[in-house]
Amino acid sequence: MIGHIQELIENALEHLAAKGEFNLAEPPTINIERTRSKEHGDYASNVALALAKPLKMKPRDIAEKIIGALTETSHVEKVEIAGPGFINFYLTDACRLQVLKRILKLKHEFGNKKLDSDNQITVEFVSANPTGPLHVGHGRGAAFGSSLCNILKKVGYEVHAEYYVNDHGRQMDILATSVWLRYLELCGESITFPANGYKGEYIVSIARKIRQKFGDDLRFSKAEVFAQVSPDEPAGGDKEKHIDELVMNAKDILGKGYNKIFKTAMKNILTGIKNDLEDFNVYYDQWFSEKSLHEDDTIDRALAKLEAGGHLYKKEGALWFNATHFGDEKDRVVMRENGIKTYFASDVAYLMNKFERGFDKSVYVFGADHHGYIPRLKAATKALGFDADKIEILLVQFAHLFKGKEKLQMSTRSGEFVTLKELVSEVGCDAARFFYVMRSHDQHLDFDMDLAKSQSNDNPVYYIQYAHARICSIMRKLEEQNMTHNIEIGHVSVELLVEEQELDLIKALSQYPETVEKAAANFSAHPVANYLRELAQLFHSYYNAHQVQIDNENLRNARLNLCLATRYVLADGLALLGSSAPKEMRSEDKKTV
RNA sequence: GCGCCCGUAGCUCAGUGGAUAGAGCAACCGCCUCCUAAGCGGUAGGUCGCAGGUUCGACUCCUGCUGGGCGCGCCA
Repeated sequence: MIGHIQELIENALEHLAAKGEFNLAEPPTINIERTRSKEHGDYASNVALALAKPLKMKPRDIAEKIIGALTETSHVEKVEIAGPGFINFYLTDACRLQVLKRILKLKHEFGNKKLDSDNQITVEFVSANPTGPLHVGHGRGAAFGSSLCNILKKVGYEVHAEYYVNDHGRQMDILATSVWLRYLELCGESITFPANGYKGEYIVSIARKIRQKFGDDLRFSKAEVFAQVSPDEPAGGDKEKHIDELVMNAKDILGKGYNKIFKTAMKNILTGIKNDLEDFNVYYDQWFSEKSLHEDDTIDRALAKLEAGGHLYKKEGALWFNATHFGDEKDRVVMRENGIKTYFASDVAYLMNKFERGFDKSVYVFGADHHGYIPRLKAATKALGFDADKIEILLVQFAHLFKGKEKLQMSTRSGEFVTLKELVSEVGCDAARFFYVMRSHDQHLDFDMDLAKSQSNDNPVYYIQYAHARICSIMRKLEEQNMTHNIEIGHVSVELLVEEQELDLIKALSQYPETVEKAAANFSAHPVANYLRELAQLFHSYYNAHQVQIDNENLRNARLNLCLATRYVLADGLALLGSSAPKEMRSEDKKTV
């Protein structure tokens, strides 16, 4: 529709230019928007205001001339000049109503777009280290990333969702060693657990599994394990040094056994993560192993490419990338003095790998605490000779978890956190998913678990789901009233929908595609959440104001068509956000209030 | 100290240059003989942190100030 109006204005301007009324050096960009209020029609253009200066004319005079030059069209009822010089377009009823037919035909495909080119996109999100279960902090990245993938798919992208698994490096060694120490405790060794080890209960549970499988095969005495290890922090030492030496001992003593523990620990945790995400309605196309970048030659090739471009140099025994040359605040080490490649080197390799796979766009969803990585990733992209505009880094701000007024804290290392699993089992997947994305991802979020759980009108997700369930209920109960729904009769009777609430609802339905498009264009999800809320509200108002199950067959079918169209859009929108659209909502403990 | 993000109603937040700044919650007043009251209608609530600037027009863009969050490792 916007395109249609744009054409009208363009033609009018050309016409006026040809007649010599307007003297324009270049055609102006024509901006057409939905009006915010009904009194301003359906669409409005500010073109007359924008032309006021170059034409040296009054905006309202320009608007008048443009309107005079517009060609007739069946879609537009009337055109008005308003305010300082806006041109407001009022659509004909027929034009407004035709969206219902469209929705009933397309169903959940209403709003789908096709992209012919530049449609390959990868979205990487969560990518938490497999050193423990996901907690509620990861939940927001998961909910947002997954919803974003759904939205991007809807507007025509071929989306490739990836989880980058950090299965390589020091943290994983600390994990394996932590598990081993717990295992030794289970074997009866009395050891002092390191300050820097992973302390969660899940570590003990993995240790238990290892003991079941391997018995005492991996047992060594406390004296051997702690041989020549410098003191831990509580004993006045350095906790980092302490744990690193423990890791070294573990590898020496255990030999091949170390790898068994390492693999069992990682597999357990990764499986847990996968399960938690699936229970959260989050799915990936690929679990990308960091280790694989080491095992094939990707890292070496990436570094070689940087080297060839003259972007690497040696300093104090380490190998550096001159990131400052590309706008970063300091240069970054890619290989340490001890010959070990840094995590950043893997990042560069992974980045290159994404470009090599030919994605038109690579989206990274990071926690806000990683914002310092943006300049260095962009720098690496440029240094590798790729287009930095092809990577899009989105920051997801922290979610503060509340139970009513009480703020809950979390920390992985101490093992004291609310896991995603716990959250989902407590408030349910639907509410959790919705709460995480109902605010802009770059905004801090207060997540109130009590509110998410509450079966009340405070809870927006139930509010939306209830609208869907109400429609299903209307359909279900038609039979009891000896009534039927005939879509064709509804189509031909559509002009009977004249009530204010009906027209408002229809207008909102027609805005669904542009809402999704806007969300996709901005790489955001919350506009969809807001939209669904508004749509549900319009439906509830309508439901209260007018009866659908009525004897008048034509009007009834027209209204049923409207209800059904609303149901499709509600269900599709909820699906984009990873929430379900129940056919029924019942509450036992809500009966008497 | 440097960098990034944020400051909108009592609270939580929408509003990526346009018309009278909007929701929800909380508060107050109403509505079930009627398709689910997890609902609806109404009232009240604002110097858009402060000060300049750009513009026909600024909550929106720029600069400074102020308050809050986060980050600044040869850690991952």
